[in-house]
Amino acid sequence: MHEGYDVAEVEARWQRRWEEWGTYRVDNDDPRPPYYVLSMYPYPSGPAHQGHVRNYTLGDVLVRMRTMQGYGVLSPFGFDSFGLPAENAAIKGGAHPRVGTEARIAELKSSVLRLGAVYDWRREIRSHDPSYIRFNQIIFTHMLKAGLAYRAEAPVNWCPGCQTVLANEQVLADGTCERSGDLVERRNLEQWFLRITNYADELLDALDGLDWPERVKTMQRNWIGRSEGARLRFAVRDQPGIEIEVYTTRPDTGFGATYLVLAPEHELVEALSTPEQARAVAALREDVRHLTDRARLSEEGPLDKRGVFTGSYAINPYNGAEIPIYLADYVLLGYGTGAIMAVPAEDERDFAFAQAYDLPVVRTTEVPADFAGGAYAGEGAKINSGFLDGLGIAEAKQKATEWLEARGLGKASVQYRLRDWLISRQRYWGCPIPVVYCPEHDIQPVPEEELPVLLPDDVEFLPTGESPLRSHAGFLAATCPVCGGPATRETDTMDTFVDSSWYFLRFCNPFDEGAPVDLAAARRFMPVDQYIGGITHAILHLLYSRFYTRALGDLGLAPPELREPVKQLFCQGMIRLGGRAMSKSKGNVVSPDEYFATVGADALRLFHLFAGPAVEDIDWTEQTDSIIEGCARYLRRVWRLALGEVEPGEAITGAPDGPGLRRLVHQTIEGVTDDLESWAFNTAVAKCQSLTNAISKAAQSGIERDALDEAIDTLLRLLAPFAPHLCAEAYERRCGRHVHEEAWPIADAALLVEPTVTLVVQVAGKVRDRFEVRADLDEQEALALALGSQKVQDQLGDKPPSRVITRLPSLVNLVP
RNA sequence: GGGGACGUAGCCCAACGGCAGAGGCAGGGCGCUUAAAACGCCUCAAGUGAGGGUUCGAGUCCCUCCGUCCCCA
Repeated sequence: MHEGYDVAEVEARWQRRWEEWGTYRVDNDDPRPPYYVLSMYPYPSGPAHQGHVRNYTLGDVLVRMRTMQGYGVLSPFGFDSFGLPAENAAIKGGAHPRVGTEARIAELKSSVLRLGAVYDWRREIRSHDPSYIRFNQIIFTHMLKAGLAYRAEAPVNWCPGCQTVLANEQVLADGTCERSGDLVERRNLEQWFLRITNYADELLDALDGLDWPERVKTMQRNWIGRSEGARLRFAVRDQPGIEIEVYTTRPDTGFGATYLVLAPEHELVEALSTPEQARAVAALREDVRHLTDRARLSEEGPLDKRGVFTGSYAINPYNGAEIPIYLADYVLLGYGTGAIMAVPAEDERDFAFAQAYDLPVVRTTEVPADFAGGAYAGEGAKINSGFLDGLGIAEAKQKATEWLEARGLGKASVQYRLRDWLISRQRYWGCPIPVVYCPEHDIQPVPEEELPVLLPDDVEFLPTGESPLRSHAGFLAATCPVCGGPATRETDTMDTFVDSSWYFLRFCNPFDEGAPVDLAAARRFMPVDQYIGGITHAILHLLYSRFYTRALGDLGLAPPELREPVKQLFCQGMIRLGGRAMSKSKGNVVSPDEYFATVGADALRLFHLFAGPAVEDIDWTEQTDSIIEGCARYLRRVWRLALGEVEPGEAITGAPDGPGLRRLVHQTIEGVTDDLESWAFNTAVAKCQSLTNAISKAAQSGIERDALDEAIDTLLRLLAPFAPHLCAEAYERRCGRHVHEEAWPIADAALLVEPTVTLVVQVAGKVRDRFEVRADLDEQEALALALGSQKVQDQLGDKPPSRVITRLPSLVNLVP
């Protein structure tokens, strides 16, 4: 770089200063108005990759701009430091998860510091800190006492070879275990759940008011999956003691229900299976034990292998018809009632099943004349439906539900796709679930004063798949808090999404050892004004965070009026290399470290901002390096312009460009400020480059000292959030002050106005001529100019235009 | 299968429904230099994936198709 600018030295010096001066620390009694900027805290997987760089650069630009605008910005950082990869590494012979994780944290933190992204490091949180574990566990015990946490049987993926539960990602597409190759089974085991479904309606309804990307809100709506319908009961022929309850979103189609389908695990299956069908039923039930929900819902594969007749018949309550009862893998026990009434005429899957098993199809909705397909789910008048005939679908749903309710056969029912949150993990490296099992007193939470329950360090990691906690005598041995007798400690740990569901609340006052969340601090900073992260967390992390914020509020652990944790959400595009997302697990990571060493952090930051709109993906290609080199080149130009070409104090005579340059300066202030508010960092950088080019030209052709100084100083302030080190250094040398403590420039409206503009004259929408005119010309003048143009006359001939459209002062369109 | 995003110079990207170019990369030329790098100046280039529609006027709005990618299944 320029002889006067030593990237490594300057960047290191300013990073040290910001930390020493506490420039970006904010105290909870800071007099400035609060503003909370948060980038999603990372799982520490080693040195940063370009995805991190992009995320933290975007956040840092905002932190620095809001600070210059006068806010006391809360900008905390932490690490989502529990999780599978560290434990897997230990099993493969690597370091203990704690040791490995802390090493990875040190690496990632050093990249983040080297980037020049600024945080209040006093507030740093790590999920595996004993203090954080303690509050995680205190929150859990509150939830347990309030009934928000509970234990229940749930189907899990069980590997008979490993003798352990597997996560969905550990089950391969063919249903085998990724480690042992054994066929994975569905097994019911006791697991811990959080009652997120209590909040389903609120979580759904509140989405409407959120300033979040529409697609994220849509994903959450679909995930919650609220549907309105009815539950109704079917009697079984010859078995007066049994009724089958089904859930349907289409109670209006009951006259077309020609068979029932139960989940193979349904509790009534044994009672319903006739001796002749018993063998086939048992075979299907065995098959289903090895299938994931995903495989079961898949529409691939021959349907005739996926269902079986039970031998029993139900009575359709709508018309008294006897209809056969089937089992099929695609009906899940966990959704609705685990049983459906099949209406093949109005449901694709039911239709396909009916075809495969030769079951009758009865239409209850009139199909359009040109309809040629099988199932028809569209609008139409009801037919073959007794008291519903002639009605539209909405009315028929309503009337059918009333009819069922009046006869005591069923009732209106709202159903959700959302299930309660299964938080049990049979793993070591997570937050222990703080309960003990007493032979006399069942499940008891560990008393708050005994928390935290910490992970023992003296464990061995063996490739058995079993959590080492299960064989650690010291950990297992506990005391019942009720009777004081011996008890056994829970060995399940919490899903790491628990950790990330409230860390943003903890950041408000992480020093408070009295409670997980300091209510006053949370009231001061929450909700997060701007949350920044990848779209990958659009559903789970953000939904769980919304749930936790509400649950903590209702438990009195967070401000009860605070319902939504995040005011504004921004999801940046990902960095792709070779057509795939750049990530450590995919092994296609480009490290920022080499760029820090060559072009410096400022140039790399500038690249990430300039490469394209922040929401769009960036492709990392062979040309990326030369674009980054271009960013470095631009910064060198700024440096020379600020300190090199024009000697400070030298008076320049003759000032032809002064007013024009001032106008551009203020237009740039306005443009860059607007662009930053709307996440258009790429165009904000381009506008700075434009201004830089103009300053260069003006300096060469001669300009007044004051105008030049204003231009350069303003440029440095506008550029400061993007290239914080270079701007700080240049500004200090020019003005003797810290640019990041200067006020964000404000455009002077009086200086923005252009005295003249180009008036475009169109004939029939095509540009035919243009004139340089005063900005305040009136319609008559514009029209006179347009009609006087020879080029226009060539087009129009003698006839006057039939229509004239003017958009003064820039456009006149004449329609012949 | 459903939902969504995006297709503009060789490349990355700009363009309140109103002059297709703000900015950059690559390329070419010139200057500086003993030379190269660095630097400076100049220059080159698309009619907006295809086809319809709405409009005085469409890159922009609507529909269909093609291609790329993401999410859900």
